[in-house]
Amino acid sequence: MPRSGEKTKTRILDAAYTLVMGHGLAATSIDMVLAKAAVTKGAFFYHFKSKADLARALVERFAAQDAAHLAEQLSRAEKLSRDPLQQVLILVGLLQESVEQLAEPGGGCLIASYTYQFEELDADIRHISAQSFLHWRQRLGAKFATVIDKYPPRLPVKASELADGIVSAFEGAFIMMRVLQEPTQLSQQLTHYRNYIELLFSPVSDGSD
Amino acid sequence: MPRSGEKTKTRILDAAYTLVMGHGLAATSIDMVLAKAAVTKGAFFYHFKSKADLARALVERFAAQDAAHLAEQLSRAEKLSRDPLQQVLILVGLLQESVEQLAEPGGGCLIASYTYQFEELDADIRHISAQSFLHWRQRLGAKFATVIDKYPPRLPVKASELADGIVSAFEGAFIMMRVLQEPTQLSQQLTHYRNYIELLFSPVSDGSD
DNA sequence: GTTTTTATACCAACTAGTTTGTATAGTATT
DNA sequence: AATACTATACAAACTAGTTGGTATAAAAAC
Repeated sequence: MPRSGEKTKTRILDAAYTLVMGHGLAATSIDMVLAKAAVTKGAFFYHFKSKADLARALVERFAAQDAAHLAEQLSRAEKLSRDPLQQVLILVGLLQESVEQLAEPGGGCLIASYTYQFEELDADIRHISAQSFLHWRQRLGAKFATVIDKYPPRLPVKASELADGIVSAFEGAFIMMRVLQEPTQLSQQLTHYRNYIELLFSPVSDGSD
Repeated sequence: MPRSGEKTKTRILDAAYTLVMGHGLAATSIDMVLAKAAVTKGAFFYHFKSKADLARALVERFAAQDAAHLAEQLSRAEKLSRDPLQQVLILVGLLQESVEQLAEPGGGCLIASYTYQFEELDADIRHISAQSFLHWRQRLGAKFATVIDKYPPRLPVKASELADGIVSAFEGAFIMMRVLQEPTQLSQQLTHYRNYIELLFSPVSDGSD
């Protein structure tokens, strides 16, 4: 057996990821990836049967890492408090900490980088992307359901919509960050999301103090 | 003088806009635009000196329309109430109404469609994009400054950040909308933004009722 | 325990098609 | 007579993907 091809495959994926985040998928040629990963065309087409296959592998890996990251931070938050509202607020803080490397030039969301060229992509990739977002809705939606159950929200809201809110905050922040070249946007938008949750579930002041 | 070339130029821009929103700039070839606009290559290069020039013209037109739209809705909101907080809340509602056509497949933000391929674009386009976002910050930031002045926010916030929040809500919603194919996302995210502003500036209940 | 086989991992060169952009010659409008 | 085009041809560069072959190393045969 020759040496494992996993290292080469990872090098290709890493190179492609960086390039796609900077140039977009369509403007990233296979030759650019080959140059960056320092592999030949033969090696590339041994590991990926087409450029679309590379795009699928990229988003699959991204979605998996994203889900793992959410699971990890959510589990940390659940250990830091027994109260579901506190868990959510802590989670936002943990995410804020742990994604600071994404708040640099080149940072962002691979799925978002695909969204404005969906007509170029096959149903497979669209499905993986949607599932990745729906995973957040499911995990956080369940959490918010218990929050709503325990604390009456000051305005009528749906658990799933609040869950979508954090994904939207991330995606919005990435765009702002890139357009304005302001790395602080990510932390900023998450802070306002946290503010919203806090205000929404803060007990109505009874003036008894 | 022959007939004005503006009609042809507009046809080209309209065709290019639709294609770019669906396929992305890089994946939209000039030939695709020619076919859609039903003009020849000669006509295209008569009006635009290169593909980059088309991209610049597209974003310039988009930014101008966007600014005009904000000005119009803001002016409407200012006529509907004298109170700055109410003006902002009304504005969000008016925007929600007036952008419902954007909440369809193919809807979104041209600037966002460029953001994940910024390394392909010249400084010119980046500058126009940033200015477009900064315009919202300026216009709405001023409004929020007067709101903060009049109503003490329940959490410490900056006017410019609240202004950025609505742009971020739009951009986040567009991504969600496209990925999940849920046209309701746009209206939803704007509602939550409105909720946030409302809660943030709602008077502290004094329990006197 | 050396030799042969076999599957994996990869390389260099090539092909066929697409891309942007140019050129050229002519036509219609005002 | 100038502008605003049509129609077609073409070039240089780049594109994704193919081909035929090679190196490696483990397993199988002897």
